Amino acid sequence: WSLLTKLLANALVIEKQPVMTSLPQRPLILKTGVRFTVTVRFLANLPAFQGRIKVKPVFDKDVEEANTVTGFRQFNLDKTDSKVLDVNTPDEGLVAEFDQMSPKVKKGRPKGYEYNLRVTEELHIIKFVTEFQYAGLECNIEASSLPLVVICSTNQVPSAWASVMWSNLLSTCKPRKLLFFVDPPPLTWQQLSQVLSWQFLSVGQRGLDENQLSMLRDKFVDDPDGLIHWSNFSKNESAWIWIDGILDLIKRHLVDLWRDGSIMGFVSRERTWALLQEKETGTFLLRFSESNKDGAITISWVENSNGETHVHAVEPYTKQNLSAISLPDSITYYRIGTQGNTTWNPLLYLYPDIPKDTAFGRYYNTSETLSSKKPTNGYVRLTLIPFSDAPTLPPSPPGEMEMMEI
Amino acid sequence: WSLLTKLLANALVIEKQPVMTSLPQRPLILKTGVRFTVTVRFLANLPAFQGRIKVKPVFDKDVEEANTVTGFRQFNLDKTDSKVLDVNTPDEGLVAEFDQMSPKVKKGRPKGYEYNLRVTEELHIIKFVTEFQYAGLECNIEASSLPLVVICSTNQVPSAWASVMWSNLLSTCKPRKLLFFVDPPPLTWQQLSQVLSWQFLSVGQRGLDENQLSMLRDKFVDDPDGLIHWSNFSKNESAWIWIDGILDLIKRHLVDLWRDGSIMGFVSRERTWALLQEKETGTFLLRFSESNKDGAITISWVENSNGETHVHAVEPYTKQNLSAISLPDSITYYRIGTQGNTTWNPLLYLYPDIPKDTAFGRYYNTSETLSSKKPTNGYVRLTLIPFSDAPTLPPSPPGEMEMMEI
DNA sequence: ACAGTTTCCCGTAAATGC
DNA sequence: TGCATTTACGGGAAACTG
Repeated sequence: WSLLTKLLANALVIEKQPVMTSLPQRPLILKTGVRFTVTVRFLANLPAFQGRIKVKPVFDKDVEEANTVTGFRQFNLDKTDSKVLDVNTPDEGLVAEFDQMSPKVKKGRPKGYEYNLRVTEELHIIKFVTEFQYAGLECNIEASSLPLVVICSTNQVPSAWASVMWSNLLSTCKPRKLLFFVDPPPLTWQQLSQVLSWQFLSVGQRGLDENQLSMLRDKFVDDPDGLIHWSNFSKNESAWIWIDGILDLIKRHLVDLWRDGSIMGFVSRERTWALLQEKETGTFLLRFSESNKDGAITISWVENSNGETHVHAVEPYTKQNLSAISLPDSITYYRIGTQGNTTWNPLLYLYPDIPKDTAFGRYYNTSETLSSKKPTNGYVRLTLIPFSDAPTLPPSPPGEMEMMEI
Repeated sequence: WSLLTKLLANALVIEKQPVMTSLPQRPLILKTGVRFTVTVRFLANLPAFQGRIKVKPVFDKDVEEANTVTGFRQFNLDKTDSKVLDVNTPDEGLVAEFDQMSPKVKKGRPKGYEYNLRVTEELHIIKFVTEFQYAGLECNIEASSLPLVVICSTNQVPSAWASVMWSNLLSTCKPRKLLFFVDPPPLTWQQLSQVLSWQFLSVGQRGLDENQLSMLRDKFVDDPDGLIHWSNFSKNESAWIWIDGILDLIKRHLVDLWRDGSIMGFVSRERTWALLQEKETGTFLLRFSESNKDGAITISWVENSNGETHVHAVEPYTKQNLSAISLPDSITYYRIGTQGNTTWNPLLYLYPDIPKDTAFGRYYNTSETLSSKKPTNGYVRLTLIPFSDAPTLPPSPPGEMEMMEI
């Protein structure tokens, strides 16, 4: 019997960690007033347990230590205390899905030792508590969620996700300390690059290659030992915030191109220059702007004329720009020219030598705004053409350029 | 003394009708969960009253008749019942501003005689109630707001505003009936055109002229007597909804041009054709799309070539389009051309004969997206050029056209 | 099935707190 | 004063509900 109780002690597990249904890519971030879902499973699926086990979620149970001592915010689970579910689902096994809970701040933040943590560095947990009798035995079974972060505005998502990633990578030790961020250990580049690549995989269905990672390494590692410190990673204008803007840009506008591998993305200006310089006129590549912190992408191309080699780049496209015109459309319609004269499209080959239509053809004219293919019943159809004044003189022999007059 | 009581009975007035601060152009529309403001003034500003008068707002007081009988929704004033203000403000007079109230539905809509009114046809009122003694007299003074409409989503604003306009125009009779929309009287075109013009005046700082109104008359009046009936005005795809989309378009993107009178706007296709036909090649005018119910504007221009006259119109610009490129920029950058050949801008004179730069010059290059004038530090600046394939052959003698090659 | 109505929640802006 | 955090609420879409 005592063996049984021991077994049962670990019988309750969390099958799906707390996650906002509206933010499935980023579990363990909860927003006040926004519902989230947790699924709990009881492993010992004996008929005798059917309908006899009640599970109750509790926010930060037994951690008054962390809350009151450090002055963490405290929360209730709104719309939940009443809703204690029976653990039995028709499909298979003893499962309960809690899906109407939302965190709600208890007003009056307790004062205590302040560690100067930001709210996105406060780790919280949700425990699921069970009490039932079996064969005369009192069983108190608990399961605890992974440490999670509670925010109150979506502008906190990037920092919150940084915390979740960091703490999940490093707190493999059993008693996960909710004060983890009082003194968070550093990460090796090996660990961080892994996680970053996963982010791109999950958002854009393609991870980061060696070249991209090596460029990123320089952005993240500032320590001779090759370690990344939380204080740098999480600070206001950190490389992570920059990366997160790019992830968002990809998610909204560039999934196709990123998945196809058409976006080199992480290349320094210098390396861009070096790569393009030895290529044919009209070779271009796509790289993320390093200065724009909201995520932006630019097209760099090479041009050889009169024995000189120039590498140019267009003003980076932001999310706003890309909702007006898609990147493939931009590439196919792009024109440069001199005032009142011949214009041409300087973009011919995606680096190293892929004809642009091969790489982007299938995505042309799918913009949502103007230049879509919908019927216009009597109206003259409009296309938005990105245009620049030619940064240099037109190539002497037009060559394969499609010349055209505007 | 009884004279005094009579005087005092009307001493409480509503100085500013209920209005959401976020929607000042549309008073008397309240949204559940959104705060609104009401200002109340006590006219008899005697020193003896200072600080002794308490005013309390009550939703739908004494109108159980309307609520329970017809099954109107019932509301409380959230965050207010506790907050009964004293009527005394330093500035001048006895004034109280209630600004933290928000309507909140009482759940369980009472069943009763259903008149099949929509929620935006339910009229409600807020009463401000005072009880105080003066010189031994019990004074019960009340002031009542104009009838208002409560919505729960911004997608109900257009219909709600239709109700507010209609009921304020017609219920000049004293006991304003909250069941007004059970059998709302019709409006004369005279009355409606007045109100419509006011809408444009308040949103775009310019009313409607005779020509515009005469075009609108045909859209609204479908009755031989020249009356407009509520059932037509308020139905789902009514002319009002169309107009409201245009008001929104003006508010967001076209205030300048509308104020300047550069937008003819309400002209039928036929009349556009007639007007332009006898004008010089390159004359254009701006008119609102009659088919797009979200508000859209198109440019129509005339072209005489080879003895034939053509009037063309570009695909209408929607709100989305106009956030990518402003209308003035569109006009100055617009190009039409034949595949791989010369292009030109067919827009020269705003009807009747104003050179386009005179009308729009001061608004060029103020788009928020691309083609702005901000510095680009090293990047090649981008401009979005709206382009169309030429609907007809290029004009034989280029004339004053600015020719240019793309 | 469906239309009117409400809820949900992101994203931005503004307000608040410290 | 500036930064961190929270609130506000439009807008679009999903969910609800008769």
